[in-house]
Amino acid sequence: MAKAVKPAVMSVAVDVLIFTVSDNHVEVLLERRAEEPFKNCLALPGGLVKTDESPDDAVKRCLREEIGVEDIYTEQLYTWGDIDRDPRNRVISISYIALVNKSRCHPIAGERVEEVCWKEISADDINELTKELAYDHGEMISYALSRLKGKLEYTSIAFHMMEEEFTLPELQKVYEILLDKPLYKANFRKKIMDFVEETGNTVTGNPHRPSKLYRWNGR
Amino acid sequence: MAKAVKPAVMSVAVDVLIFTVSDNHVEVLLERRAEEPFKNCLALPGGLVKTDESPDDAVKRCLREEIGVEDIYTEQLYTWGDIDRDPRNRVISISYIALVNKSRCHPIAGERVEEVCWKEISADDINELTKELAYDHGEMISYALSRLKGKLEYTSIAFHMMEEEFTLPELQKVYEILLDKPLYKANFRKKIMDFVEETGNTVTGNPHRPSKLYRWNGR
DNA sequence: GCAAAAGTGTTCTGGATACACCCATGA
DNA sequence: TCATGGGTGTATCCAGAACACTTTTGC
Repeated sequence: MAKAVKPAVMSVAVDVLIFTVSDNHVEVLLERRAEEPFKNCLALPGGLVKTDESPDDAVKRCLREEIGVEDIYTEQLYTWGDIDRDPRNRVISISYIALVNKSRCHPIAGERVEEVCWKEISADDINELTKELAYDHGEMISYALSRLKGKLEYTSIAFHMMEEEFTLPELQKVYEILLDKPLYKANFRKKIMDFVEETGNTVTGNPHRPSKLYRWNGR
Repeated sequence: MAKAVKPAVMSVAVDVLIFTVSDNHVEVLLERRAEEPFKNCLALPGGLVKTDESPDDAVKRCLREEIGVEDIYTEQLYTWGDIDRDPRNRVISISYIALVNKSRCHPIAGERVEEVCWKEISADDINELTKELAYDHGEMISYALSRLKGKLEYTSIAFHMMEEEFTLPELQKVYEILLDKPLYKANFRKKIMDFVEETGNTVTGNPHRPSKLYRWNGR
């Protein structure tokens, strides 16, 4: 009865959501596509996984080729596979979340890319942005952002968005922007102290008490 | 310079980790494969995603075809894509976790399957089991189990492993087996009360006070 | 000295932990 | 009436919330 199953053949892609915090808002890195489909549209960095590389390796390669970025923290997020998510072919996409510090990450347009840009995302305009984006990349951003918020509470991922040395007020600001709510200074410090160590340096030059510099202790 | 990218073509599969709790241990559902590769080996239910179905739909279909199971709770877990994870072809597998109540789920061997069986997994013998399993399915089980434990604490997934009506001692037992540690009765009840409602029924016939039956309130 | 922001100590409270006790049943 | 396990009340502890306060700088 059961006829032979014809192997399903399709393309597998990776898409990377690179988040950073700048001034007072969250930003995601987008590229303007230089090729079809969605030529000239904004899209997430990423591309097809080759047959001789793992998805993790594909992420590394795409970031290097397309935007000249290496050695950043990435983590697999969710795999999107609706049959009509790509207008031309059947493509299943494994999405990755990446967190960077803006001053330590300098993307430049590379292969298949017209330009790269940081795009501010606030709760208000995320729907607007979604319309501009290729594929289901808008949905991916929303989903990634909510997962990022959740993980902030019980992991140390936020440190990937900091410079090597940072002050506690700076760190608190990053949390406040991501969570979109103010935090109590004293409480934040008590909680975060387990995960940082003093570098011995301070930031001076401001009309107030110098702030101590810390680094992530890796926990 | 950049030569045309040849689309990477490969197969995409789904694999489902169906967990249940029975007596004093966690069990996972395995099937003995009736076809190559890994013929006669134990493996997770699953199969290739067809070009005209989403991964979620593929999960539904595979469970129906292979083990005759429908309408169970599933959730995407992680996508595995090492280049050598399948000995013959390049296959990327999206793993799903599923939770069932054993007395409400009656798998029977179907297409491509020799037999189906519940396999006990304890911390001790999981390494033994891993050796028997096809592909990287042993690793998938370990990973899924640790994620399941984590999610128990902050989600309501455990209710998917209960019968429609259950007593609080029964529910507590499930938590204790999954978390592999005893819980305080009074505290467990206070916490879980927000998520259940009385059905009005009780369980009698035991030489002690009857226990009230509850159902999940959906929260 | 003063404004400003860094940094710290203290109270309060809600939830988790731990333990003690009461209750309803079958035999 | 007794053993058994279901079910409940309460003291304790701890982390987080909230607030008040001190410290150090530039001007």
